[in-house]
Amino acid sequence: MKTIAIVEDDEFLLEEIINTFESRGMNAVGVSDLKNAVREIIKLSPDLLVLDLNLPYQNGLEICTAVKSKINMPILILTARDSLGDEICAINLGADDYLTKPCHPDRLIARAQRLLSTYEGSLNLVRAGMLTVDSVSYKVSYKGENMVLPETSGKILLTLAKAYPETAAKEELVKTLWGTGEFLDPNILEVNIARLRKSLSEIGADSAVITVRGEGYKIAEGEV
Amino acid sequence: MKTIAIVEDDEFLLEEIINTFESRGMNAVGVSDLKNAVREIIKLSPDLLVLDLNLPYQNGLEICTAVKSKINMPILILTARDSLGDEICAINLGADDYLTKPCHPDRLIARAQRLLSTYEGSLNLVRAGMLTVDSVSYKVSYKGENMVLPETSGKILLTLAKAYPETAAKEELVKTLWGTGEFLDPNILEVNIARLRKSLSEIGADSAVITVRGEGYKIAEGEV
DNA sequence: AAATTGCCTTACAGCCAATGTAAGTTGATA
DNA sequence: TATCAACTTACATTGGCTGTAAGGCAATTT
Repeated sequence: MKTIAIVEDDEFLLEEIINTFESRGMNAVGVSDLKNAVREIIKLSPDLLVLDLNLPYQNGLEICTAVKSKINMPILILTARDSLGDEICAINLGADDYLTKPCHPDRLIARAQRLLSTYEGSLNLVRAGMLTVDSVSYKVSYKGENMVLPETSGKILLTLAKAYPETAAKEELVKTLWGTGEFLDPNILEVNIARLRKSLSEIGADSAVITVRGEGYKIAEGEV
Repeated sequence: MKTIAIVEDDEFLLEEIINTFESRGMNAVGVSDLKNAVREIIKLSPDLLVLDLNLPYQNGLEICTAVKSKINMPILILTARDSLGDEICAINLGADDYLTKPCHPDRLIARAQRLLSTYEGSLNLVRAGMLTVDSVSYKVSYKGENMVLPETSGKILLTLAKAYPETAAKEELVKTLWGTGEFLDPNILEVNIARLRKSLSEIGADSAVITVRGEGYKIAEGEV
């Protein structure tokens, strides 16, 4: 069953929204600890997040940005702030839809279900710079071009993508890929980085993996 | 560069929308032949479709349904019909967003770009029944579970998915997979169907491939 | 009920992509 | 220029994928 998390400080409205979802057979959970909303959301890992903007302690847009940078999850903004500026801002920050209160339950449900079905199958995408990596199939997308990486290359790229925009340390990479690298060829990582780059060159993304001398590797920054 | 197709019978408004997109560096094309809109859209294969509802010859919702059943493409409804019923209907038919005219260009652009980026990486998904198949990586999704199929199994499932909800004939499958099957083991398809089913059983979807005795195979129907 | 046809199951051997190891080369830094 | 980190190329091994083959099961027909 799909789980929907709701961040809303008005308790009556929260109850109403939860009922709306539950009456349609979905599992709705209110995020209670508004001070640590992001942590609670990550912990819940719902299939959809419904988010108010006017919140105590923290702005809804901040939560939106923080959540999106960690997990690829659809976010539906539901707010009383009917301003075009807010809407565009929210959407550019990664929100997937923007509805204004009061909102008819049927509309909310329809929009929510659309998001759920759109995200189906793309739930395990990790975005980093201009790359998109699927953590299950190791499919990489770059400027509309796709390819599937072999397992080792895929795991490396995934580790780099999760560390993005930071640099992934060499030891961390070796540890993630091969466990405690006691009896391993010290060259193993470099060889496989080269293989990854060679694969990525097929879709023109070979300069996406950057060497940070003495530290490790990272993915090139750049907006999509 | 991203291509956006626009279906709109009001020529002035069409021009305005095209300008809105082109001034942001996108490639916008008006669909001129409203009688054969669907065929023209399929031929164009744009990255996004902007669709009016009130059209001569054909209802916008019909176009929406027809296009979605053929290609996985984001569709943005832009209409003067400000009715909740229409909106919910459109969204349930597969539309990804619903905006009412008049619409501020910035809002249109923001929504369009959001859809483009959401669909990035999931462009090659083919839906069939309760299954979703990625035509590049052969990743299958079923009830939130995923797995990656080997090439032969993947190609078979993809052929079945494209034929959905029809039955794919045995000869067609053999031809698609192995070309003219002159010197082939006549058993080859059955063995690989069995392998496909065995793989799918890992995610509980083994009954998704149905045998049609004397004809071929099809994917089980069923809403998501 | 027996026969026939179509589909399924299991086993096996060949093949190829992917991988770890190794050794030699290039390039940056001090 | 010396040194070390990173890159390149080559090679042998391995394991999963694949087509072939043969026997069994089930549905349809006579």
